[in-house]
Amino acid sequence: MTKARKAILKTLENVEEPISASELAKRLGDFCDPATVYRNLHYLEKNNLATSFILHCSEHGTERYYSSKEGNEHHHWFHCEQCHRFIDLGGCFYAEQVRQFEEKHAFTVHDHTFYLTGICQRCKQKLGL
Amino acid sequence: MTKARKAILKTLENVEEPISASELAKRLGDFCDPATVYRNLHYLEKNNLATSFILHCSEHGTERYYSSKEGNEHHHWFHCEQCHRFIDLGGCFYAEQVRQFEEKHAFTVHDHTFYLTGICQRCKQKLGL
DNA sequence: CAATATTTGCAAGTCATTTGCAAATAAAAG
DNA sequence: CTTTTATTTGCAAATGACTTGCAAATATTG
Ligand SMILES: [Mn+2]
Ligand SMILES: [Mn+2]
Ligand SMILES: [Zn+2]
Ligand SMILES: [Zn+2]
Repeated sequence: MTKARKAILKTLENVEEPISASELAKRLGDFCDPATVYRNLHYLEKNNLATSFILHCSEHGTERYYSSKEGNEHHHWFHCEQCHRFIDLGGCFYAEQVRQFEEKHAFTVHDHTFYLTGICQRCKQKLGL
Repeated sequence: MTKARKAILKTLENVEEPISASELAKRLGDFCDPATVYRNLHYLEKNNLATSFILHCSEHGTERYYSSKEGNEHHHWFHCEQCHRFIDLGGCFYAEQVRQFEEKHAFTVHDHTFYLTGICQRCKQKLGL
């Protein structure tokens, strides 16, 4: 494992929320090239050390967000459109529902995406909502 | 309502699956400029005549997919990574769950995204799976 | 029909992400 | 440890969906 790859994985592990590839590249700064960040994120995801999903937010546009993958769990998230933080909704709660859809429609599901967007409690208060 | 806008809306209404902006532009061909398609899709969505979601597929990349909006309903979809068709999973079944998350975390949800990706029945057969 | 507001085409930009390639580094072999 | 081979990296250029400025064209208003 190269030093760039180790640094990227460690950064993912130290962050408690999904982080976008571009933000990750920014944090690594001169440590390695953005292209290296992108390539290694692909590597980590293919090797089950990270997961990702794409999310669009009006301020940051459409980006892919990554989390390190501990075990086989993945979580679902709420994204605040104001402060751009994520709130963990907990481990995946869709396994059974997905299975039912597979049965009903006879397709095979490889992946599912679920997330919420809105305004978090803190931002509501700040804005007096 | 301009003729470009009418044509775009009619195309959306005649299509039974979500359609990407670029595919829509391709279908309209010389009828209007791609920029006009993008601008009108924004217009239609802002005026509650269409809805959209972004989805990544390895073959077509990350794109926004649009559907015409009849009433206030929105549907969730399965996307086949092989034939790139969508299968309707039915009207939204998350209203209650979203409400519970709002209560639990005290945030306000503006939108939610849910979709499945995988291989449809027909493609499984074709591939002998 | 004239005056005003909105929309369009076109060309140029934006921005996350990808890619070709030669140099640098890591892993395997001896 | 040194050589050989395989993988990874930086850099610069490309990609592709989407956006935007602007002047001409079309729609709406009165
Ligand atoms: Mn954001
Ligand atoms: Mn597709
Ligand atoms: Zn917030
Ligand atoms: Zn299929």
